[in-house]
Amino acid sequence: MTERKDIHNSDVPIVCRACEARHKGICGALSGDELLRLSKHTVKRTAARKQELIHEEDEVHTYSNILSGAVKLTKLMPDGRQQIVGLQFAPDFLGRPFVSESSFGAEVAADVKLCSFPKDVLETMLVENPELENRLLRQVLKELDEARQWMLVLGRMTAKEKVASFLSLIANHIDPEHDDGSVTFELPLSRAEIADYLGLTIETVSRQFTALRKDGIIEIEGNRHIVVPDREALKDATGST
Amino acid sequence: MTERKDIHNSDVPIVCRACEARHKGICGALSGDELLRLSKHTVKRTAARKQELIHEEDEVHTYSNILSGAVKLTKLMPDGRQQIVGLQFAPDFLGRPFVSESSFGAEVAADVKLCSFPKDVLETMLVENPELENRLLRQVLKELDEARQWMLVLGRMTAKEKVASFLSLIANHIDPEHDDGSVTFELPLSRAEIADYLGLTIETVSRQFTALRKDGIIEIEGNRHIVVPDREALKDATGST
DNA sequence: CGGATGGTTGAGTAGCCTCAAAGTATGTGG
DNA sequence: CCACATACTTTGAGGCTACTCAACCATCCG
Repeated sequence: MTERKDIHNSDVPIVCRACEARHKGICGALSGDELLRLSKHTVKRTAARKQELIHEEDEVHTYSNILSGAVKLTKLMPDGRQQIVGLQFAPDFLGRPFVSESSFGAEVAADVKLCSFPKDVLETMLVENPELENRLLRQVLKELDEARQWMLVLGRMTAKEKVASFLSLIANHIDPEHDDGSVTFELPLSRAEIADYLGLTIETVSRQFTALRKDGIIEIEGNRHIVVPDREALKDATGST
Repeated sequence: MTERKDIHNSDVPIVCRACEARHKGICGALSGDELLRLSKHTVKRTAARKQELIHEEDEVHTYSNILSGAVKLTKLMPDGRQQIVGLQFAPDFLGRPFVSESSFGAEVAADVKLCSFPKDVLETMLVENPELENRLLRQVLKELDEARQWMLVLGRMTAKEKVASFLSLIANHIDPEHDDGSVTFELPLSRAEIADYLGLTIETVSRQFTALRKDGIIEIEGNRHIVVPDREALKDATGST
């Protein structure tokens, strides 16, 4: 077995060099040879905001690594009600192993770069390379933790706490290091999307944004640009730990 | 590598014979030798309703297989608000690999039999046996699907649809084969627990039970005993697909 | 028989939703 | 580069769903 830590750049396919998925994503489990094998079937592409990547209940035959941007996972009810059930960023893995029919839709939230490859190629490598499977398991466990945390948000929080939780989530993603002090970021979602993520309406989300602004917990510049002067204060506003 | 399908009962430790986890649970990935090794560290035990198995944020050093009964996974807010974030039955695996501090509590919902073993023993076997890791991955993916489905329930459904979804969930668990016709079952949760699962109050849950009864969608006998004459009608009441 | 536990029902209220309108970015073609 | 159309956001008024508080009922158990 190849020592993954000792891969020289010369062993790594050109397309894979400087790819975040090789460091923090699932490709970190692959040797130079394996990367080369996978890269032969790989397609890099970009997709713009609002583009649909996966239609709910459709058959999917490719997986992707997200190289940049953000993707939202959605569920739709017959009458049009929608719920966002996940938000993914680089270097997350996009796809549902072992099942071809997707149980959710996927839509670009903030312009993405994707690295896509056929389902069967990855699944073959999954059998051959246990460390790849381990990486995948860890990512899925992380997603499960996040999903459960969000169940608490959806089930038990007030509108204001929900919005604060969402802002806290984004702040954590932008700067996972410190959880106090100030942060500034651009929201990757529109008000309508935030509403679908939080199980609220657009109007309620908007009202809670203004409420948090009036409380001095956030500053808003031009809809999408948010300043959080004190992350502790924001965290307090979530009511959670 | 041992052919798992060809294990004779004589190779299987006595404690593992007739264990559901060996067929549908993660132990199905283990050879006779591996089962023997694991069973040396194994403790079987029972736990009664309301007993706390894991306290949120405590360190956990064991995993368990659920052999019978039901366990609820809970999250608590500082002010006492509670959300059930998962419901597990035999032969599910209980525990969060790779992390020792639990991000949720676990409490017995319906009297359980558990087969517990130390975290490190299983994690060693996980490295040695890729098929074990694969089983675990599949279970975690299943839980993730369920969690996301529940996010739709929590975020976008009315109280009545939520209760119908819960009853549908239990009906599916009792009889996964047919999804039409009639089913009868005992509820594994009290009204208070159902409320915590659905993000509602006890009173609202109770009212929706009576509403569904008056609609002829369910019959209720003595609080916990439920008859569903037509599962299609129940499914319709969930508003979902 | 009295208390404890769990469930139902009722009355009133609060929080979020609906509907409506006006305000503000964003983008396009002339 | 401006004028205009479009998409997105905010704000307001009123209504409905689910919550709160309270009383009552059923069952179980010492």
